Amino acid sequence: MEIEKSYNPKEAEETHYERWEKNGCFAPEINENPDAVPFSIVIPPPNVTGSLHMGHALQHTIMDVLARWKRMQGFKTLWLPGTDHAGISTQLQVTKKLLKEEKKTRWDLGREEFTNRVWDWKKQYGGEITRQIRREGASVDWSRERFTMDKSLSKAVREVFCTLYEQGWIYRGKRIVNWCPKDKTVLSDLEVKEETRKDGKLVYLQYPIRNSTRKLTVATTRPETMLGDSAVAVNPKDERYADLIGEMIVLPLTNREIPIVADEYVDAEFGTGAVKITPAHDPNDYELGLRHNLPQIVVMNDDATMNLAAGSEFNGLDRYVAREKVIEKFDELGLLEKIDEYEISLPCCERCKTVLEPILSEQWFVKMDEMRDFALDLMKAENSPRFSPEVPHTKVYTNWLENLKDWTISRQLWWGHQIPAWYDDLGNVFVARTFEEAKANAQNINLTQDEDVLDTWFSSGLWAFSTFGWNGEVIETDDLNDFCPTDVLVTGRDIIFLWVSRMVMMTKKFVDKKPFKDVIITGTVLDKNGQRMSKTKGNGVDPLDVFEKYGVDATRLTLAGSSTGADFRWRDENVEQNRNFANKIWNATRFCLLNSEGAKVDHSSLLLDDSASIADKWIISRLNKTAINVNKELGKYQFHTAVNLLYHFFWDDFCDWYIELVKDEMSSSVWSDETGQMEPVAISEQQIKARTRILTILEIALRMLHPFMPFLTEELWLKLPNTSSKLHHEAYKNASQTIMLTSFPLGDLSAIDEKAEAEMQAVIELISKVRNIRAEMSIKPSERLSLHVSADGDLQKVFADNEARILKIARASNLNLSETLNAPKASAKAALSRGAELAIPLEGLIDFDKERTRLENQVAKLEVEGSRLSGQLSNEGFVAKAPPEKVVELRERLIEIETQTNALNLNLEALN
RNA sequence: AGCCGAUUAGCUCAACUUGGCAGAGCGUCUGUUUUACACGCAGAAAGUUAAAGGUUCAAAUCCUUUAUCGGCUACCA
Repeated sequence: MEIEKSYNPKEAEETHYERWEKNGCFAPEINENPDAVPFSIVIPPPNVTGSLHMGHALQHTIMDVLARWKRMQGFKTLWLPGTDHAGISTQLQVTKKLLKEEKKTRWDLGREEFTNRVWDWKKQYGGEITRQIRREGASVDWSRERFTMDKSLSKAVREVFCTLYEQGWIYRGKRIVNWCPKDKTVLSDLEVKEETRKDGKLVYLQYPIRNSTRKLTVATTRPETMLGDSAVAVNPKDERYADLIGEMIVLPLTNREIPIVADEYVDAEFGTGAVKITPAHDPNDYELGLRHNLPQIVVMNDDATMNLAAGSEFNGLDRYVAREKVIEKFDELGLLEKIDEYEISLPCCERCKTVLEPILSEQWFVKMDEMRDFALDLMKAENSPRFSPEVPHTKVYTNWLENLKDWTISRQLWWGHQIPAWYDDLGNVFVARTFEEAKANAQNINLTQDEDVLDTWFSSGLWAFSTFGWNGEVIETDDLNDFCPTDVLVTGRDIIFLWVSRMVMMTKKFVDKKPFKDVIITGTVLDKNGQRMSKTKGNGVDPLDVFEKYGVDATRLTLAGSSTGADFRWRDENVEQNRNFANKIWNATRFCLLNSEGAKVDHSSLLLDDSASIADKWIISRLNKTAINVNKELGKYQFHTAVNLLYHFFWDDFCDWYIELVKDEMSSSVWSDETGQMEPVAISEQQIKARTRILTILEIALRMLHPFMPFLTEELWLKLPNTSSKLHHEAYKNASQTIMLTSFPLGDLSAIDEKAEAEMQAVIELISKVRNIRAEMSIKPSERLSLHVSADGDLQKVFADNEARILKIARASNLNLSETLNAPKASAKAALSRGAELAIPLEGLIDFDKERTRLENQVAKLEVEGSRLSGQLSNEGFVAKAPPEKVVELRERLIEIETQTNALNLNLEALN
């Protein structure tokens, strides 16, 4: 068989995904077992016009590992893909393009034409992200792909909105909201990002009091809002101002008279202790205004310019221009007391970074009281959802819920689900599932629909059930029964509130289920300097570049191998390591295939009889132990531990030791000293047995690696002799052959052989000591050594049984076993476990000083450990209180150390 | 301001849930072209686990305090 010398990922990545998808391997229907237990995940829908970043790659890798692992265990597995219409961000992209290419705004086109343009854009670019998800190897069921603005999902949105409205859980009202003057829409609290500015100013303005020469000084960071002031407030206990309560201020620049009121909200210690109150432009002032029945004067337009209510002088001025002008005017009037430098944090738009304006506005809200209780009760009663890692997310989630305010759900955008509310000429509102229904309710055909659309997260909140067909009219589907609640949600911490919590509430409310059992919160992928990756900083690493350079499998393994839930810095070197690992797997397979004539994958070959060698028992024991532990770790979502186990099993145990140990027995050619080259030999029964065994072990190892490295393992598995759908899990017997439908090795406890592992450990120790002596004594690799080993009878037998292998790997010519060490003075020596000793005669090669130093170093090392142990053992407290088996263990270890030290000291004496 | 997380080899990180010999990869040094792989093989060096205190027979691990870095939430006249 022709097989390349190193792994080239391209070809495998190009062919296998297409085949899997075409053969329906990703759909739950591939499972032929009617009683199969479902396993499901819904993808957190990426923005439809977005592109893949490292965070996606990380989350998708974890979801795919889980999906493939469960699928291979025979679960009826569904990983459902889809995309989100992403209201603001998609609309912004199209708006930008429109401005750039046609110099037009959305209002130039009008609502219908504009939304058509967005649909066109979606058609053009929406495929990008799904192509990228395919590139990752994600085993999602494309036949169930969903989009938040699909017909059925939109219907679900209307149904939910109307139901909540009918039950009084959704209301329309005037509130202070976060207004983005650039995007011209309201935002929810969660879409606001605080930004600290060091160059802020605190401006002290003097307000004259009516019929008095006294003035009251107020401090503000937003002087222009004084044009909308409707009171000044002081603390009722503040003696300085006690006599002024009830008096009137003559508000400069406006000719308005406003009262001085007393309210506990005011902190007498801060600033001047007097606060200007602008109910229409500040949330606290709004609340205070309600308590004191103050007028709400809106002085700004939706683009943050001042309006007529601010006075004709200010009308049309930008807020910042107006700010300067107000300061100027106060200065002219002699009413500007001072301006202090002040560090301030400003609310900014998450997307466009514009400073937001708190403004009084009529919007739609979801009342969160009962919603919050759904989520809180589930957490308190059932610890649901179960977060992983549990600390700190459970606590953060709970705290947030406890302080939850109502949710602003209307957005002044055109791209999204238009609010199903209609108004008649008198402003009466009719909320209905359809226009017809609204007309019927209103008994009036002259209705206009609310201009606003719903927050994107309103529809994402339904994702856990709307994707399974629920839309209010259809309320029961097979998928909903089978796959909701989903088993696990994998996502980043930034959307625990935005999305996770809302899915919990909405799913409980509308289908009376949990959306998911577990939530895995992944860490953040940082750049190599520990900075968050971001577009503006330009420090992002594009997963597609990494795929291109190192292969998808190496990238996946790197992501899965990162510590679960912890942030980590991205370093290409880590992927390089895994690229090397992929190549190692490739070459190990290559070796097995080059020596596979007459052999095939055969699982019965692993049922060992008495003729099996220690190495065989050992590797099979290691294989099963690895399988058991990998399953255990995956069950705990400890992906990095599972990766580590697989990495070391494959590289250290399988490649470095097992292949090396059995190489000779498999090879169809042997080195001939006569001809000085490799000579072919006839293949024996014994060889075929060895070859079959190693192929089978390899096949099992590939299965365990498959969820992490799907392309490489499929490529290699198909090359192994005798792989076919016969090796599939029982649930997939009729599917065409692929490793992804074989059964995941669970490991067999009875195949674990501690005795063989200990014996093998002795062999490994012996070989390692020989290598160590060779390296430290600078003995040429070509030099054949003679080994003298003293050991007890049992150990002698182990070494004797492995003589050929030991000689081969240690590059030795003979192995002399005896009860007591029997070697010339001119030998390099080493102490082994269980009282065994090693001597290598080095007549003419030995440097006695060097050997003395070497032995002394070893004695010193043992002494450090020995003195620590004897210290511990002579501590009465330890002996009395530590678990007895621990004490025994240390005692045995100490004896071992003493034995070895004695042997080494004798050797040292002999050198003198 | 409050809450949370992090600090371990030169670098990037494990081990902490459940206290019991602190490991890996990269890098470094030495040797090696041995018939799968130099993206390899073999060997080696490298640690006061941020600091201080406490609990314990025993602490990287549990508790307290401090320092530095990061995150989240809130307020900000």
